[in-house]
Amino acid sequence: MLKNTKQRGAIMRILKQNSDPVGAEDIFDALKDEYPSLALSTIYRNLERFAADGLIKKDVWSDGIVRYSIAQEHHGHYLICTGCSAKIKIEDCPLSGIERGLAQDTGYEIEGHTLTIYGKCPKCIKRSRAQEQAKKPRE
Amino acid sequence: MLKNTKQRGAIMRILKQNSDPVGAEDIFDALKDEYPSLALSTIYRNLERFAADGLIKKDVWSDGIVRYSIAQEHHGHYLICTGCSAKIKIEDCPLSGIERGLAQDTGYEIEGHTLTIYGKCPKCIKRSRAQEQAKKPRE
DNA sequence: TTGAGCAATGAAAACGGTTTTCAAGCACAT
DNA sequence: ATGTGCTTGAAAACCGTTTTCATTGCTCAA
Repeated sequence: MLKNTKQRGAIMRILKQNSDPVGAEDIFDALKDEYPSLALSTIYRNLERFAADGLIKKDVWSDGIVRYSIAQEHHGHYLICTGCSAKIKIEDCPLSGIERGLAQDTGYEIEGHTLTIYGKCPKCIKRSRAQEQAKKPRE
Repeated sequence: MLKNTKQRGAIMRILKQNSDPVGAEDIFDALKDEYPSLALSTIYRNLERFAADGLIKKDVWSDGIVRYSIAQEHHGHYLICTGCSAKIKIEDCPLSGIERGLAQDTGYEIEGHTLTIYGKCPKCIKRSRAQEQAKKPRE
């Protein structure tokens, strides 16, 4: 089950090209020159299917947009600046050990997790400091 | 700034009553008897405002719904069953240590994080096993 | 190789949570 | 008390995502 169509191949190709998670719209943009008639709904359908089959991993980011990435890829977490959205990939995932214990305690079969850390990058820290100074006299 | 209206008080009250994160709709349901004319847009507006002011914390869950919880509350993470959505609160957050190191390495000012672990609860494990057995002969 | 069956696709409409608009209402400083 | 402008309620707009439905085109059996 899962017919081999050129749309599916193309969607998978984009996913493989990007090590970062991509959203449906990203894939649409990446493919609209090559496949002008490709429908957004086809992308959504296939992404969901891929994820259900365990081929890719599904994440909802705090902007509300669903993004996907190749599953077997050593999964990555991100430190995202709440000011300018700059992203830094967190290399070591500290959760593997925790998940094992959790499985024992709860009887759950752990399938995965999402972890994103938010903060302000140095540039945005500086900018928000400056803005606060400017505002102070009025507050 | 931030006028003291009864709507704002009521929304805050609901947030305080719930230790778990709540969505706008949850709050709407909780208040619609007491304030029949309360508009959903008012709730959305105030939640966003509270979060911007740091009074509450904003989370996007993997179902795409935005939920909020009182900020100073010892924050909680969840183990959610991908089958039936049963939730178990994870009591110890293993990330405080990691965040400190991350701040040093990146220069970021860490503001918070989201962590949710997904898996299958014992009941759903059993059910999905049964379904697979039933399907096998045909595959 | 051909045709039947059915999964996959494209286009458009529907959906649902969230945001915006706008006129009316109300809190707060004066 | 009064005016200013922040807040609200109601409705419409938004936008990412899902669904619908007719059509296309894989796949497999003959």
